[in-house]
Amino acid sequence: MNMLKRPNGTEDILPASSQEWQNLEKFLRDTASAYGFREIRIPTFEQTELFSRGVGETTDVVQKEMYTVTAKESTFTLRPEGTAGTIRAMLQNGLLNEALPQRVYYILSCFRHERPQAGRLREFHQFGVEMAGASSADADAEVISLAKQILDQIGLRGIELYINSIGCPVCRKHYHAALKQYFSSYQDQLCETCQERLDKNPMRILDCKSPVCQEIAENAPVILDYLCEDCNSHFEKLKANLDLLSIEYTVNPRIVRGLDYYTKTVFEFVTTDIGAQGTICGGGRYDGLIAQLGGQSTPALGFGMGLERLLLTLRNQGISLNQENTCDIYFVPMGENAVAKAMQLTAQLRQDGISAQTDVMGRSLRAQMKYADKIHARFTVVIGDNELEQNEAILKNMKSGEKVLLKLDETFAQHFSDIEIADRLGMEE
RNA sequence: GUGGGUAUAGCGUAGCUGGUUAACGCGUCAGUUUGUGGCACUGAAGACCAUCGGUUCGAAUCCGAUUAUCCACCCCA
Repeated sequence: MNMLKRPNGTEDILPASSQEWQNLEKFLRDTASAYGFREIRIPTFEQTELFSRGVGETTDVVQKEMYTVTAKESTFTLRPEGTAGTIRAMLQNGLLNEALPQRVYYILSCFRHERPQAGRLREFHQFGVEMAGASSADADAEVISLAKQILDQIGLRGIELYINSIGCPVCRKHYHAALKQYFSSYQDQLCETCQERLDKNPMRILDCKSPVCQEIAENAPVILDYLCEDCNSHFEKLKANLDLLSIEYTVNPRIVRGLDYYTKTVFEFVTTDIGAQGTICGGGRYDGLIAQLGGQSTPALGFGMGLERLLLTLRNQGISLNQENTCDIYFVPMGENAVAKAMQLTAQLRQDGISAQTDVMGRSLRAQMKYADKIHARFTVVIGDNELEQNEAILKNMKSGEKVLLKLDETFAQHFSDIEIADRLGMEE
């Protein structure tokens, strides 16, 4: 019989690394809270139309990467990103009628049917934030600042911030016309896909990796020269704000995000340490999306951060979020009576919130000590006939080898607790 | 969707141009005498060599297909 396997492009997170995930998630929650963002949890699947309308009918994500499932005549789509569902939830529950700006964050998994490769999975995890109601570039700076702080404080190095403005629908229209005109004169030389792009979305040509297209794009008109008064001053203000916050950035007019809802500010945090998929965090402003989804016209912005890519970069830079998973105390019983006693003590300590374990394999003393060492138990207590008779036993500190005699009665948990706390404090200094 | 690489114990690998019981490291388990872990030593378990088919007296090794996986393109986190 064939062994069942997980689907292509998915991952199992095993005990050895789940600690890392928990630490990362805790850090993200704490940092987001410091910025006033509160968690929102939304369904894993939504009506398909939410994404075709929100993310954009012409995007690759919608056209060829969505997992759309049918059950009992209803059709749904597994979320390919977090923004559309989050905005939908905010609208449906009237969050935008409350004090603005609304700040929310989420940690969730997204699904896209692509060919998996380094830093790209079919189910991947995202931390994201959305801020709704603020139109000024001060909000942009705040959101970028949050992403920056996360990446910095977690210890990542060499992450570049690229920013751009892709304007509002008005100035983008002028820009598209200019681009089309420019590229039309090179139409024959462009690669096949770019020839198609020429009509639908000429901005994508700027992003093409084909050397020929790149060369042609070299001298193409730049969006920044076509921004309207409002968009231009918004971008200038953003740059000033970033300077104010000492956040380094590079203006990259080539950044063209693949989701249709973006307006004005777009940005990416990029690493070169994990192969071709270097964008750890991407986001921007989407002033039109809320109206697009049926709400009152409300400015908003946010970002998504790829957690697998974040963890991958950390690993490649030799940074570990893993704390050694320890067992506070391990009982080593010898003989039937001792096993019973150990069982009681273990249960008692656990109820006091102390992580305790004892032998369940019927192993020898020596083997038990080895096991205690392997699971990084902080303390061990051997219980044999002598101990049962005296009703006291020796607590051994596995790191220092120190030994303390303790009563095996109701006071045990309290005494142990004191010693254990002292030990922890001692280790941190 | 397109192109390329790889598939040998839980993990990481060796196995040259096909030839008797498929090797090594890590990990796991037991032990190195009588009640104390880390080091070292001894031993054990664990692989129908991804699957199916072909060539051959003989295939982990050569060929084909399938599947899985990795890398890159497209696009994105």
